[in-house]
Amino acid sequence: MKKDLPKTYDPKIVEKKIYETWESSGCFRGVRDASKKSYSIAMPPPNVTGQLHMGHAVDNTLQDILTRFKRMQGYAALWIPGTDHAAIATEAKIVEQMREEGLTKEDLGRDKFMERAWAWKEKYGNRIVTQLRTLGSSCDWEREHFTMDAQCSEAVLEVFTNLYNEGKIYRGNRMVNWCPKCQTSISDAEVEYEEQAGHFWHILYKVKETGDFLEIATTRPETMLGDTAVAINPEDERFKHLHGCHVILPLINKEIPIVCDEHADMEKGTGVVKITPAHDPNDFEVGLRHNLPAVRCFTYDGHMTGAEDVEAYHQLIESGRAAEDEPEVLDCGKYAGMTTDEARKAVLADLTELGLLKETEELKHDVGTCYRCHTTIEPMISKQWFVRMKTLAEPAVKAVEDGEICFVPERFTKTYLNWMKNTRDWCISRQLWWGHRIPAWYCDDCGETVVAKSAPCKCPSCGSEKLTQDPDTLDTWFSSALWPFSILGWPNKDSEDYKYFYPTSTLVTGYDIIGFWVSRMIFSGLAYTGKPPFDTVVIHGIVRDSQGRKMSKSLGNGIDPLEVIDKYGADALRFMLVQGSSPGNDMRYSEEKIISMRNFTNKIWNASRFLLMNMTIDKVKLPDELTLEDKWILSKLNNLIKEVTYNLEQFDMGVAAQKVYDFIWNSFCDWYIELAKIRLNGDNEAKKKDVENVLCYVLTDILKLLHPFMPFITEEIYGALPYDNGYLMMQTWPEYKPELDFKADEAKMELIMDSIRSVRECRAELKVPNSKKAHITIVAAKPELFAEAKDFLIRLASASSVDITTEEPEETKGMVTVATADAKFYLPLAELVDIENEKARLRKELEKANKEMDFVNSKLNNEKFMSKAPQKLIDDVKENEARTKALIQKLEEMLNAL
RNA sequence: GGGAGCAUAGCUCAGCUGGGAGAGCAUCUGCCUUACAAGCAGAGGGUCAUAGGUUCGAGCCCUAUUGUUCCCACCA
Repeated sequence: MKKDLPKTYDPKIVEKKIYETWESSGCFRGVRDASKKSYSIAMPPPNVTGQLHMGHAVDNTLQDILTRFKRMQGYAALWIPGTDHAAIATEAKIVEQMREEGLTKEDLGRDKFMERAWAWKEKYGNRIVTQLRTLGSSCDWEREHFTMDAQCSEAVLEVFTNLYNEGKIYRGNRMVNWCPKCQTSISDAEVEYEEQAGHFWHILYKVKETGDFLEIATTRPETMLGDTAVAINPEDERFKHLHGCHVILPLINKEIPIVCDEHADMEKGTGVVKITPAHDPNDFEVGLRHNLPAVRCFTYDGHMTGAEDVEAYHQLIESGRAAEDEPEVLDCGKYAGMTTDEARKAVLADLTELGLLKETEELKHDVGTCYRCHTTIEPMISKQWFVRMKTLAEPAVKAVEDGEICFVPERFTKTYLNWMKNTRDWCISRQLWWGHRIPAWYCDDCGETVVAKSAPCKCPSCGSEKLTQDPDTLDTWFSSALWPFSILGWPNKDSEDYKYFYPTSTLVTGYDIIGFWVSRMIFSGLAYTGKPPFDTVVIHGIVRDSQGRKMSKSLGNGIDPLEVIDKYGADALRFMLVQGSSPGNDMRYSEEKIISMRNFTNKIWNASRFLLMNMTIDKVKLPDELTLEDKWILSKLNNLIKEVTYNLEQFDMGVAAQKVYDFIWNSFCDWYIELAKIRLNGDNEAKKKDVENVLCYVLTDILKLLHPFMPFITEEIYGALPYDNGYLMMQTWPEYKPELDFKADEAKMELIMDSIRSVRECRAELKVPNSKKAHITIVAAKPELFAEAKDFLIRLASASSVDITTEEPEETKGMVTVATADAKFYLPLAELVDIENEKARLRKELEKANKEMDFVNSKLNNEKFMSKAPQKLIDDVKENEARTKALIQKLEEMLNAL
């Protein structure tokens, strides 16, 4: 039974109702089916504490479009959702909340802290998941995962222990990026460089052997306390006499060597560079090359080291558990306990007093900051776990170079390869509590390291039962890297889901995390499962505000997708995010655009409402006798199906959306429905049924084509159609049908449409109101071309009646005249006609036609064009010539008759 | 320093493998034509950043230039 639709569409009520129905009916479930091909997407897991923002909205809209499209195409489609524990981000929020209560992590202790963190996760973890539902995401919630759930944790343990056993994970004192605020190491990828105004201070170091002063330029004078050498370039003629000499480090009067190293750039600064192995990545390398000691002078919370730090260092050494490469710690004396900023000022003041600060230069330079809190990063030597990247990166480069994994758009391949080829060892340990605890235990007695999935009972080396687990946790991205297969059951290779749905098909994500995430999933998938984790990576841009600025919390310019959905509906938001955007490019949010999309939903709603109001049939069958306009719309629809399918298969969602929009609004609503009214309002019942069938046929396919983009409204309308086939989202995607290709009829229809437009244009120019109907006489050499045009002109061009003849009218005085290549149209509108006006109008038309003729002739008279252009094009131009000639002739005749 | 994107109508952007420039919004004109005024019909508006080149033909391909945005890089 058909249902009448309410007069206005209310997305707020409909969307909620529809989503609940889908979910409770199991429509989202991914069903393994041996007879079908699988299509799976692993959702980039949003941060568990996050709130839905526009980035999620684009990302998930695109994934939903693909999933729904493939599902309708007959694939066994599965889209797995989930959330990420987001170590640093979440821990920072919890710590902040505790700070407001006057608590610190240490006050609470690790266990209590974790309890609190899990409670936090339970509370906010469902928020984002609920919000994803409002978008219409057709993901399988029964398979929802969390990066710290049992299944994902198992995968993490498996990978960590395997990599360790294979020697691909190691622990050591290395230079890491240290965030003094978050109090943890972060990976290279997590450092963001910001240009800051700084200074270049020129400091004088006295050479012990010669008594000369060496001028050294630095941007970080406070690190000089940790200097263990100064470097000069071995080729530098200026300093050849100083090879093998020493300098006296000012302020602490320590003797340190002058070394020759390539790192010292003769062009840069003064050509002499201070070496602080403990606090600079380059200097660390220089230190290794010259076997220099590393002296640490900063604490991990951003202060200068003092006596107690030295004491702690000695205790560590004496305990026998310090690594050989444990850096020394300096008692900074009067500077001890100062923040690094305070120390910088103090050091500079003291140097000035000693007359050793030669010069202060203004300088702009890039400073590394923490991507989370934007605190300036202090490079520190610290004992951390690392993944050896070289052997892992090679297959990951190859898989993409060989085309096993494709990036869309293709240009992002370069971004990826650049990242993968230059990647250094990955620092994976974090000094955080919220995350996967590193499965490593150290023997309190002999210092042996044991890596195992669960706590060992005793030390395999000395038998001691006193073992302490590594306090650190793993980088969030370590578990995210395993996401596409951990959520499918790996490392259980017998898992049915893993066997059926892995590798996944498409990964959809923003270009900003190609390095963080995409690259790590690729090398992980290849290394642990032996297969690329997906075959295509679809990259999208970011949504900016209406002024083109990045949406950010600090600017407060973020647009909340939930508010937009509340106001205009999820369908409108989704369509706005894809229509007219191109893959990988950023887009701007604009209220105007979303309003026009809302208007589009309104258009579809009203068109459907109109159809249903007139509907008397209860199933759809195309009539045996199709009229010209039927063939026209069916042929265009057929073509649309072909193109939209192709575009979606190419991941051109924006182009596909645009085409569906145009077809619905322009072809279907503005022309076909208007023409359908002729039969709908007529008294021939058989014809009425015929047109109802065509209308309903076209509407059904339109709903299917539009469904991936606008799932809610299409489902709602589909549910109101007079036949019941279940849910639209489970229907079969329309296919191109050769028998519905009516090219010749399409062209004939277009010809009539052109004449209608010409008459309309003329009437509009003369400002004839629609209510003033006029008789039209059509004079055509081939009147059969206009056989169907009579009713059309009455309906669409305000004609009162229409005559078709081959004879010129005897009297044309007082007639408004319109010409097309195929016919002349006469409209008796005597009271509006002014001969001079009429002449002017026709002359204007003639001028246009003559220009056209010039253009055509320039082609036809061009021998090279005629000999080299494809025949099809030449034929088109020739046809154009004939039509233009005919038009000119008609216009001239009309002018002469006036 | 290396790499990439963008530059098209007043604004925001499309434009697939080269074949006479499009949409939405805005502007102007006329219409409440019984699905829709959140609408209908029409109009105006572009040397497709600049300069060369390839081609019968360039918004699209090549080279250079300018402006702009982003990514990567250890610049003391």
